[in-house]
Amino acid sequence: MKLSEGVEAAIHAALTLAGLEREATMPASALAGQFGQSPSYLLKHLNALTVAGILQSLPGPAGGYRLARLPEAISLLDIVLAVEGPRPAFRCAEIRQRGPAALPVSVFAKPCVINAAMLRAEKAYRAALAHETLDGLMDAHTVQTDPRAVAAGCAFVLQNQRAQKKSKTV
Amino acid sequence: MKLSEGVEAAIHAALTLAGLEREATMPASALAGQFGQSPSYLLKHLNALTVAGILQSLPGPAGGYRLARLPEAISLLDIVLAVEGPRPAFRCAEIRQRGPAALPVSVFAKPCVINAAMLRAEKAYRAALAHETLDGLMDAHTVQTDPRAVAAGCAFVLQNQRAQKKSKTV
DNA sequence: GTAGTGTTACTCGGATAAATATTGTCCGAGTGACATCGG
DNA sequence: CCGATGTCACTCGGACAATATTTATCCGAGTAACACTAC
Repeated sequence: MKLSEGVEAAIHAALTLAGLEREATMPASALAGQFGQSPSYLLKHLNALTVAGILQSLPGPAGGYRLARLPEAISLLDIVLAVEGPRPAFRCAEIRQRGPAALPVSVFAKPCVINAAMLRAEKAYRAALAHETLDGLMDAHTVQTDPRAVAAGCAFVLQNQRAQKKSKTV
Repeated sequence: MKLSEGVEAAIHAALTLAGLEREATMPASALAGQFGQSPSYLLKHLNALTVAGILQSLPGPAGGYRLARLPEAISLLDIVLAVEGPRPAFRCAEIRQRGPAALPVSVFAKPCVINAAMLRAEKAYRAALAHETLDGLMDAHTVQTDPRAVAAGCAFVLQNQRAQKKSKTV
């Protein structure tokens, strides 16, 4: 029961990208520097977000990453699933039918009650994550976080975002 | 975001122990055999449950494990926390203050909004797990599971449980 | 027949390796911007 | 002065090690039951 360290980096990156202007991009190297992380490693997670359709990546100079959707349409669940994979945390290995008793398979047609209970809990977890959007986090950030940190974040964004000269609608 | 394989074994073991008579015990070897698992490895998790106060272990012949509390007083949350550890799945590494910007520490006195959101979701997860008790799972098991599997489980319990001759209240 | 005693076999417990997943790093392919050259 | 073109530097992407965690195993300490012996 441990989430990847990369989940935190991915969420921070997405939240930062949510702050820059529409059509603008930010290279992964800037994000990695901001968080004191290895650029090559952050790319791994950003790529996962791109594959999942959460981010867009633009190659070449003045390229980088940007959100593929509006911040209110991106939830923490989307990010977590993209980085950690879609499979549930509890994976029923069906150990109940592993014993030497060797009962016929038809006996285990109905789902394992333990698995069902664990999946119920995980469903609640995912519902809570789906309720947390990037937009909401941005609002909470501006309200709850120390103004100095907010100002520093804005300055960083203004300094590192790269506006796209030609408006491309890929 | 992956739970230990041992969590499943621990829950199955606890659910099996919930089925035997009061004061009776069952050795770990029997449980391991039932689930087709290594006895030595299952002991690791059973020991964790014992340390957490969920199970009781009795040494010597006719010894084994039994529940330390009534089944209705044991939730899946208790078991998961005992096996996986009490720490939350999302551990904020405070990467927001790792950048080269070097802002004073006082700026980050207020909690990270991302961490807060993740902990909210995890709180929902734990609440759902706390709602699932061994007693409830036993009821669901007898109702939903194939009668043949239930009968086999009962037979296994009757065959492998060891009644304590002297009622000891440790 | 009963109590005491020694042995025994069974239990759990912790310390120790193997396997797997995660974390971290490197180098290569691709692309758009820039400078240069020609008209 | 304007357009086309070639070069270049910067970007992301995937393949390759190092580390941490999880999984699996072995051997030892402890204990209660059992059998035996003495009373």
